[in-house]
Amino acid sequence: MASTNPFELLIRKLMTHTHLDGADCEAIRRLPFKLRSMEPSAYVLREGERPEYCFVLVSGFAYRQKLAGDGGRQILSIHIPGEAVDFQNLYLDEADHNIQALTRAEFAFVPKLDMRALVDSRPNLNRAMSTCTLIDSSIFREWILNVGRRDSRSALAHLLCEFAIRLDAMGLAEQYGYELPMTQEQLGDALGLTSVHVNRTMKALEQQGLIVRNNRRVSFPRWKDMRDVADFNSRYLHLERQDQPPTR
Amino acid sequence: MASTNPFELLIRKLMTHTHLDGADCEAIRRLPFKLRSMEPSAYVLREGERPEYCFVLVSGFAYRQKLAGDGGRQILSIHIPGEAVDFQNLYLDEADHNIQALTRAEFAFVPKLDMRALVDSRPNLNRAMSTCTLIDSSIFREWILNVGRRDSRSALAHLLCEFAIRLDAMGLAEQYGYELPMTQEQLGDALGLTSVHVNRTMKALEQQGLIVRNNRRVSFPRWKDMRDVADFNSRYLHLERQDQPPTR
DNA sequence: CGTTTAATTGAAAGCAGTCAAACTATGTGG
DNA sequence: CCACATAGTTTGACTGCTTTCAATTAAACG
Repeated sequence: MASTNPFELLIRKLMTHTHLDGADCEAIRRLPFKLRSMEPSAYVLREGERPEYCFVLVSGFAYRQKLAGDGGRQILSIHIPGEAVDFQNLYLDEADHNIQALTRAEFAFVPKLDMRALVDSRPNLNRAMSTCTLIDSSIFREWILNVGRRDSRSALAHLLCEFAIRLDAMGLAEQYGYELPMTQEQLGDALGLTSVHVNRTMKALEQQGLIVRNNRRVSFPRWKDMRDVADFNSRYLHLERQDQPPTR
Repeated sequence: MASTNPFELLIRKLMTHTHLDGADCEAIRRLPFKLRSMEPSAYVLREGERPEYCFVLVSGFAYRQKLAGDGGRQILSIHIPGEAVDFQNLYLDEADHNIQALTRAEFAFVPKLDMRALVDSRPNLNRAMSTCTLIDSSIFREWILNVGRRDSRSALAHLLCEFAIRLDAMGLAEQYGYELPMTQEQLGDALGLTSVHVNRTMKALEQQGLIVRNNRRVSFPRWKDMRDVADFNSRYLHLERQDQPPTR
């Protein structure tokens, strides 16, 4: 049964930007893998290690992270189910950042060599996965802008918007808002802020009616205004089909 | 004569991390291209455009940049000769950021389709260029850490160190220090700071004997201390050979 | 329930921003 | 070679966003 294969969401993700035929999909489904469940904050990969596997996030959430010399932590990206957290290391020997589970999460560990063999044998999948890493790069760039040039209110709003849109694009969005899987400290580490300031900024957004919260759940009663405050434009997510073969 | 080919530096760069054979190099040299010289601050590519070309920086310097809604500018990366500023767009239709010349600069414009044909026909080059974009991603991640979690002194020092190391890795370093091709305002836009604060921070580094300046020229009389202040570790540049075939 | 973790709040301090002006380097034209 | 214009650098005074420190409240967990 298809839905029991851990790569279904990955396939769905790839197909949002690149056309895959049945053989492509089957090749992905036949990838060897080990399923592993990780506890919140467990390390999937540490900086300096030489990963033998690519990690596909099957369920739950994860994040990339780097530490500054003074102990400060910077979260670099948040990952949702169906994302391959580690195409980044496919051709690099040494991990340059840490990957941690955000919530309890399941990963499919695919041996790097098998993943390479897959993309070497199937140009179309090569292209699909390259596109994935290019979109990841684009998200990193927007993250730099968010951390570098937006004030705390805009930056936090932007992160919340991005998460909403990405969940939605993968068909994982709930009807109204979502359960934010991060603590305020983690939000701070993602935005280059302190948890105290995240708390205050969150409350400001709430008081301005831009978000509604109960516990970790957030929803957006005035989505349009929220987008404006967040300075959010989804172009950088490259959600449209990237390969329009006959439209030229 | 080899040195007249605009791709020699690109080849050198690729060979720092991936082995290329003579046929690979020849294939690159035979890429069709148009050479274009750009004035400082001229746009090579604008956000929202659909680039038809990949851009290889032949001489001079360039940078990527995005604008926030309030007009704030964030510089995302600095590029030195031999870098392909636009593998990023090889499989993406719409540019998600701007590319500008930093100094007067020469670019080789290579039609996207020819570049794709090249990587499709030569797995080794595909791998080399993929590795390039993965390293770019790694540099973006370090940039996020720099902007998000380092104070102005560390962050500025880090940028100066990175530039020194990258120039050196490409064999473009001069004996003592280098001519910094950026204004203080551009440095500010790269670090998420104002030009005024960059000025003060620069002076602080100078007064602490960590850098020596005359006009735009900077050198590092106490390189070790400079690295420490910058919290600089070159791992993220992945300068070592990434493909060690028989060393396993 | 008691314990631990996360969220909230207040007061004070600090790093970086803003505004404005002066200074320097570079380039242009007479 | 000098007057002038322009772009970039430097400096000072003041403001403000964010941090720090510390304490309290609420939620999650076994």
